[in-house]
This record gives sequence, structure tokens and C-alpha cells, in this order.
Amino acid sequence: MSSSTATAFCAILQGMEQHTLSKPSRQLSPEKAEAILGGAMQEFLACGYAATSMDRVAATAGVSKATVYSHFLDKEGLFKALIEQLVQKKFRSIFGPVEDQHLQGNPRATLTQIANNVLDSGMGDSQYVNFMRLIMGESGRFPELARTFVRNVEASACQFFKQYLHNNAEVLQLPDPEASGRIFIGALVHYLIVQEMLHGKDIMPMERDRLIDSLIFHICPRSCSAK
Amino acid sequence: MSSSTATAFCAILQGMEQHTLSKPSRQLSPEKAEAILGGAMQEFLACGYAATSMDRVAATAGVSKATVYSHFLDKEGLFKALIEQLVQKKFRSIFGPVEDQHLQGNPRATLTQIANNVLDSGMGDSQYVNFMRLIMGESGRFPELARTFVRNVEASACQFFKQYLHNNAEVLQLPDPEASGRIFIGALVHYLIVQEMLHGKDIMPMERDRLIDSLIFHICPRSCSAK
DNA sequence: TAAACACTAAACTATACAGTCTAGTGTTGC
DNA sequence: GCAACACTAGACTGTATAGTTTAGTGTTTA
Repeated sequence: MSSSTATAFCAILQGMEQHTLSKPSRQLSPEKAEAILGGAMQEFLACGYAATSMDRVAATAGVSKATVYSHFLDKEGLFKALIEQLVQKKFRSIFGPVEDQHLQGNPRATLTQIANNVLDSGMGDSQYVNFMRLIMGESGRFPELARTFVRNVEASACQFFKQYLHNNAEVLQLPDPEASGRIFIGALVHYLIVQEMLHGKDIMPMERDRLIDSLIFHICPRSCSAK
Repeated sequence: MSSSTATAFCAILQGMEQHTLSKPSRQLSPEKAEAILGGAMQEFLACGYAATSMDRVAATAGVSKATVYSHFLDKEGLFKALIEQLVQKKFRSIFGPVEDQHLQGNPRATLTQIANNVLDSGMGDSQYVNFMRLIMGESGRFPELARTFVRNVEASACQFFKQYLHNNAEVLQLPDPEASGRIFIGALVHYLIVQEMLHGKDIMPMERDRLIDSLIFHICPRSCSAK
């Protein structure tokens, strides 16, 4: 992991609490906890918060209902623990593979690769699409979870991007790298939302390379070397 | 309404069905139907689909539960009717005030005004934010409603934008106006999602004018007249 | 006047759910 | 052996829900 993402990683601990039982009652097996979170993931991602039943979570996890309640305080606590785990997983899957050496080439090629990485991490991944549905759908009832998501995924991505643009300031000539970063990330995430989450592929079709090419065209001045 | 939006308006009829009762039983009062949709709007927007109860919808609407079921087939039918009504309302509120004469100035000023219009129609409007939460949160369980939204709101916006860029091709010099339109709209919508829907204002603060200025910088070549 | 019907309040059915409790099994540590 | 305890299956409580039904009111139409 690059040094620029290390600072962002610290942010993961912000806004995270324990949603398991307060008394750390001695020997609760971590395997069961993982199984419960696995069942919760399947059910919450498929049905949403309100329509998920704790009986079904227990059954899917292959665990008794009493065990669920011995590991987690209640439905809300299990849900919060799950979302925080998923946010961490997503953070790692996006920023784990980013290595500094990949950022040394000419900006055109590097930006193209970054854009492809962002889209790869979301397009066609129905689990991640459902995760975004859940975060957005419940952001009114669980504002703190939405903030955790923003802190760890959105803000980290924009921070990383801003840093990259800033490091290449002399060749890219951008007056406001932070705003440009948000435009870049925003255009990609919006593409993902419309095409995948909202089933817009057939209604407003667009090849991803077309979007990316245009994005590079707008970000890189003509003086940049061709790809 | 401009002529360019007139064609898009026809799209509103696509993918719309009747979710009221099939038999058009004679005299169901439209006032009651409106009241029911009003109650449904309050409840569904506040609680989401699964957590909304039909008893509460009836109470909020000031109507008996039996009347709800005489106007709408079931909970799902009421929900679909509501979403389609809201999509139409949103379509009109965005594209109603757009008049062709406002599109004649220099591109820099016009694009700034369009961007401000897009943000005005969403920022600070908690009803619209909740509407997006509902559409996105339920897009897995109600894909057809998500498509209705894409057809009428997202696609219309991009179509309108593409048309504008295309009409000003000689001064803007964009190789792919459609892709540029999606970048423009996408950056704005993503900003709205992060700041408002996901409560990211304090975590990644950014003045809207900063984003818009950067957007204009990237879309308009330097040869454009200054604002 | 009488039938038709939109509407109401309230009871009703059947189901589902969150969370608890009981009785009991297997394992671990003393 | 025994106490502690993580875990299980399943019963149980109280509440909430979607949708129906019943009995009755007021209004419209013929």
C-alpha cells in the first residue's frame, strides 16, 4: 500500500464503535461471529434493513438465533457491525492494490488505469452494487454509517486523487486539483450508479472506454503526451 | 418548455402502467386518490418501502384503510403509482423552467447557470434527497421503477446537455458531446449524493462554486470568452 | 323511494417478526 | 467429578402487519 493511502487508513478507526455485547463474555468463538456476519451480509444485502429477519439471518449463518443474540446486541447492532466490516473490506479492496510505482508513467496512461481500476471495483460486482444500495437507502435512518462510508471510501478516493494531481501539477496545470479529483471520481461513480445500480445500461448505453477517453481529454491538457 | 425537451416528455409515458384497480369502478374521487398518494409520499419517503405500514398511510392521508384498498390494488401498486407520480413531478420541475432563450449567451455563463440549476433542484431539498434514497435503495427490488427514473430524469438531463454541447460544437470543440454531458451531469449528481444524501458536507467540504468553476474550466477550452 | 356505491370505523384473520426463555448437549478448565 | 459456559432447538410473548369483512352513513342516480 502506498504511503499516501497509509494516512487514510487511520481514518478507518474514526467513527467506529463496538456493536457486539459490552461485556466481553469470555469465549465467544470468532468463527461463529464471522458466520453470523456472513449470514447478515447475504440477507441485508438482498432484502434491505427492514425486510431482513433475524430468524433468516441465523438460518443462513447456520447458527441458532440465541447465538446471534449472544454475539450482537440486537438487529441494529448487527447491522452496524456488518456495514463497518464491509466498509473496511471495500477500503482494502480499492486501496490495497494501489502501489506507488504504478503512478510514475505519463499522466494519460496512469489516469486511464486509475479510472479502469475504479470501474473494475464496481461494475459487474453485484455484491458491491447491493452494498451501495443499502448505504444509500439507509443513509436517512443511519446517518453515521453513511458518514463512515464517506470517510473511508469516498474521501480516501478523492484524497488519493487530489494528491496524484497535485504531484503532477507542473505537467497537468490544474488550478484546483481537489475539485478536479471530485469531478473525475464523481463522473465514474455516477456512471456506475446509472448503468449498474439503476439498470440504465440499455436506456443510456455508453462504452466505458468512451467515458474514460472523454474524462482524460478534459483532465489532461493537449500538451500531455499521447497514450 | 423548450422544443428540445418536448420529445423527452413523450418518454414519460413509456414504462408506465396503471397500478390502480383494474375495474375503473365508477366514481372514485380523485381528491381521495391524491390524499392517499400524499400520505404514501410522506410515509414511504420517511420510512422506506418495507417499514411503511398501510395503516399509517391511511391515517396520514386522513382516509380509511378500506378506501386505500379501493383505490389501489395493494401496497406494491400504491408504491409504484407514487414513484411514477414523483418521477413525473421531478421531470417537470427540472425541465419545465428551462427555456431556449436562456441558452443563447456565451457558453461559460450558460453552463454555469445550468450547473446551478441542477444543484438548486437537489441541494437542501430533503424531499428530493429522500426520493433518491428510495429509488436507489429499492432499485434491486423494483428495477422497473429505477428504469423509469433513468428514462425520465437521468437520460433527459444527459440528452438535453448533449444537445446543448452539440449546438455549440464549433466554439466548444468537444470530440464527444454525449460523453462530456455525462461527465458534467455525473460530477454534479455525485456532489449532491455525497454532500447531502450521505451527509458528507463536514467530512469533505467543498463550496459548490469551486466545483462548478472547475467543471467549466474542464469543459470550456481556454479560448472561450471569460464569464 | 330504492338501488348503487364511495366512504368510514372498527373488528377480524393470518402471518411474521424481535427478542427472551427453557431445557439440554458438548467442551473446557480446575 | 464438577462448575462454567458456548451453543442448540424450539417454544413463547408481545407486537405489528397486509389485507378483508362487517355494519352503517351519506350521496347520487333512476
